[in-house]
Amino acid sequence: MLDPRLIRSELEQTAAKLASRGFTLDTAAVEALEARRKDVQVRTQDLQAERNTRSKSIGKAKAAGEDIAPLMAEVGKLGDALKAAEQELGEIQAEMEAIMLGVPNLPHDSVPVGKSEEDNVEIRRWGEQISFDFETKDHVDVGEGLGQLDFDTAAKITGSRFAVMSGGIARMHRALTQFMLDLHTTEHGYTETYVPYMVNRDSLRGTGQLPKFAEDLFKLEGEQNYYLIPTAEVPVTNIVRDVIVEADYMPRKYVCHTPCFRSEAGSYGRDTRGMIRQHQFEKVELVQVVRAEDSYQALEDLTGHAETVLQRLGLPYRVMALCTGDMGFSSAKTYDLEVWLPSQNCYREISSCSNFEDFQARRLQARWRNPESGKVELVHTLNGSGLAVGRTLVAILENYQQADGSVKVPEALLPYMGGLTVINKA
RNA sequence: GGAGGGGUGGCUGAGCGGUCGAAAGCGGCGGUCUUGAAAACCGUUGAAGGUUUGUAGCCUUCCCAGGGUUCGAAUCCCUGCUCCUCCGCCA
Repeated sequence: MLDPRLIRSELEQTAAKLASRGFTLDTAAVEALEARRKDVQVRTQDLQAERNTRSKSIGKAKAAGEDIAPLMAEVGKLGDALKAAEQELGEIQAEMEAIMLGVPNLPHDSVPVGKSEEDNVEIRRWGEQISFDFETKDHVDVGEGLGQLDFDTAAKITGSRFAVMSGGIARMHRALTQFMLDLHTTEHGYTETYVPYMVNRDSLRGTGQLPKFAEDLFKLEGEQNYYLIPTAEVPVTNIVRDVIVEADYMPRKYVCHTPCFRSEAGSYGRDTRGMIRQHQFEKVELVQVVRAEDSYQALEDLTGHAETVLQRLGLPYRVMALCTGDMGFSSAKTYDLEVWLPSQNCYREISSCSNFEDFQARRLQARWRNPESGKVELVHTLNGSGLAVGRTLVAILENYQQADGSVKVPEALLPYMGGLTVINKA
């Protein structure tokens, strides 16, 4: 959520910035609503003040043993007007909040302006694009060839966009999460965290998935209205919801491995083959809670932490700065990490690292006590995948495939593979 | 699933329906004292919002959340959430 003061005092500039990311703010409607709000709020508060003073005088008169009947008659008339004003104010505020909850974050000044994916800017590359002197298979053919990756069985068990893994591939999948968790906890200073995989609406509203993106989520039946998490970002970032932390809490760095569940509604034709886009996948997520002045350095650091995973695994990648038109709803700045997939002869997203500034913090009421100012201030939140495990597995199957159909185990994973150095057909 | 008891400011913990935004203690901050520190003493110390040129004043709201009763609710009623204790069940 944006600072409401921007809407009040810098409406046009704010609308212009939002337009750069393809969002149209109805400034006339906002302005009109804001004018009404001002009027009705002042009126309501005046009435409340009057009621309070009169009620107090009744209390005093009663204590003094005076006749309170005339005072009662006077205040009685206030009731209806006050009730009506309060209701109107409540409606206006709800309307304003509904609008504000649907407004995306403002892009940071350093974000390239653009309309779509095409306008994203490559920041750097790492590693050599691999080419094979044999026919390159994609991860589906590699995995199925090994008899350890099975989409048909998954489709029978559940439906499309699921996978069954077994043997060495399943082991490598597990090894990847262990490797990533160990790397981030021991070398990058993150605290390992375990969280619920189902969350309530407040949490989803806090990080920005609700109310706007309900169709991307799996909702559970039952009275509780729980949702399956689409990313660990939701439960982990919500650790600081409704909390005022002390200064020494920050910087706070959490790493968390969870499954993620996404309905992928609206992506019907896309990536239907293989495990690039699944309803269920594992992810190791990095989350940081920092002071405002530190958040852009933190974004660089966090992105670097995710890159380290790819480097250790020897997977070629590039870093993209997303343009204004391609960024997620809550983000002020995002770097995507894209890994090289030889079968597609292109780079595919494997991590997304974002600085949300105070956008999530305002929704979350996540704040800290600044000893210098003595004031309570909003924290800044960031997160990034470090990495998406399923896609990392895909990248390894493709980049480490060998002529005989086997897959070499990357050196960094050897300690986690129980002696397995090559994945062969079972 | 059954029975019972709680949810109050950073923390602990009081609070006959009427100056209660809330006693007291702890903690924090400032000061006195001290060579310095501790102790002691004094003072201070919640958040959100509105009005406003204003970090000045004034006003509103907030004692888990949402309804209700009342001129007036932290205090009474209802619903929900949540925590604790005991019993049952269970990985």
